[in-house]
Amino acid sequence: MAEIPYRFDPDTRVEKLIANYADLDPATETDDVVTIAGRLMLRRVQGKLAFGTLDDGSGRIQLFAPSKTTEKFDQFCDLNLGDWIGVTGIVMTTRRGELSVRVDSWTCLAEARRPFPDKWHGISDTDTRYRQRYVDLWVSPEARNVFKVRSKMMSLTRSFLETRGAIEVETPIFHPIPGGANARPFTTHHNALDLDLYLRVAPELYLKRLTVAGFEKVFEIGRVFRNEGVSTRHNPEFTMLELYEAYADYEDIMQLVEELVEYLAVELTGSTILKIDERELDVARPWRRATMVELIEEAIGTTLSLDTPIDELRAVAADHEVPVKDSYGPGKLILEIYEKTTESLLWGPVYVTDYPVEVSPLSREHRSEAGMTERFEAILAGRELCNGFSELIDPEQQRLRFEEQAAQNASGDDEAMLVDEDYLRALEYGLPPTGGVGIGMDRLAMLLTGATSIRDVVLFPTLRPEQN
RNA sequence: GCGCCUCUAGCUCAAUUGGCAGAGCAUCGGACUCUUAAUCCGCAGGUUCUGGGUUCAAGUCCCAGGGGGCGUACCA
Repeated sequence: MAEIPYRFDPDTRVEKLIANYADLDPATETDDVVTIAGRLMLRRVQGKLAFGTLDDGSGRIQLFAPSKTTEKFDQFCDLNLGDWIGVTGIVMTTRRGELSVRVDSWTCLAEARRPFPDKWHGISDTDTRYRQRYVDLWVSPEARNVFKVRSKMMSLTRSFLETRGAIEVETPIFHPIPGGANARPFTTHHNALDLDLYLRVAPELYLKRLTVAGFEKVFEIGRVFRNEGVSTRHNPEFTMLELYEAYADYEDIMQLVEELVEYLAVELTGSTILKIDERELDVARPWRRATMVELIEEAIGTTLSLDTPIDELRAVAADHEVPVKDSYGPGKLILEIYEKTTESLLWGPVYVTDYPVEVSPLSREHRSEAGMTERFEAILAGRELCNGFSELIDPEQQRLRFEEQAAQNASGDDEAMLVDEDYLRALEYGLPPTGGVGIGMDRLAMLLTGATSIRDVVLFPTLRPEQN
């Protein structure tokens, strides 16, 4: 094999050639010499004339290689599918009008030493697609496009928030006390400090410390880790956007989120109407807002409230085959009934509001509904996208909520939170009225790309190690 | 966790009732100056996921295990 150079200088991209030479007549040779580099995807050798298809990541273009003008013609014909090459030559069209680059000179940039997937079918085995993403991305432009959209989604989200005066921060991933969400954490250990640490399940409590510190609008986009099952909607590590805004309440945050999602949809797909599973989802503002008990009533025809006698709530749960525990209070019963009977029927977009205090340990009590909090979740395409609320700012109430959580944790609920004394100390210095939200960015990427599995929007999803 | 489905050549897939494991693409050799999933001729390519069992005979049937998918549960 020829020497592989240490660097190479392509001077254009395939997508540019396609755009710039769209109107070239058939059988035209321009005087424009270009250099491109990429991967050989197809090859058609016909004796003294060869054709190839080069993919440079921005698009595919035909290579036209006559033995008369192409240097190292025999070696060119011996290239394998998957080899990387750099090509210099004129831009032209064939007699049939196909835009091509004539291969005047070329350089091998990498050999593909492994056999490659079927050039027509690609890889259909999902296991191989996820384990060898480098192959998947190479052979299937659709997969590559998903991650380009995801990348743009992230940068547009950052600029959207920065334009509104928010600053991006990075808070610890190692937490001495897991908190900010009801989830089982991963554990690890720091040897020098001889300290057990938890990988964060949410950045929430650190971000609110920063609001105490005077950062009025902060956000973090980062990985969080939850030690739970995997599914088409769950990966053990996933990317969360959390945002906190001083002086705002949950209404303000709902407006911000729907604005963001509408903006991303228009920027990335050109429309507010997304296609998911053959169905349409119109994310145009404003989204419907409805309380949890209203939605339960729509779904099962029964009106519930925190004042409903607990025996009645248990009876409703039993009628709908909702599994309950004796320890559940009215709030938890209502949440369970909602999740089992109502949530799966929702398509959205809809903001489900007013969650019971009992199941919302970090949310501020509702200003007018006793026993409820000012909390919302958005349901889009039948999936939860985000969770936000007017933040609980009172340190004494927060201590009571933490203690309830800790009691549940002690009695075996390993998803319940613990008392975080430092967070309480921060609240004692004064947290102003604040609204906040956490958005599952992987699920947002799914909506924007129409992906039906989270693994299609995560480059290297968590899998069992391969057996050899 | 539980339930259902699935695993055959590098890739995509066949193989009737239990009866000699095959094709296309890719690779390798040959022909070919406008093809574009190029075409044509030829060679090679296999622990049918693994281990047991039934049978004269197992890719096929049974049991156990492994990988993967989907559903369910938990969550975002």
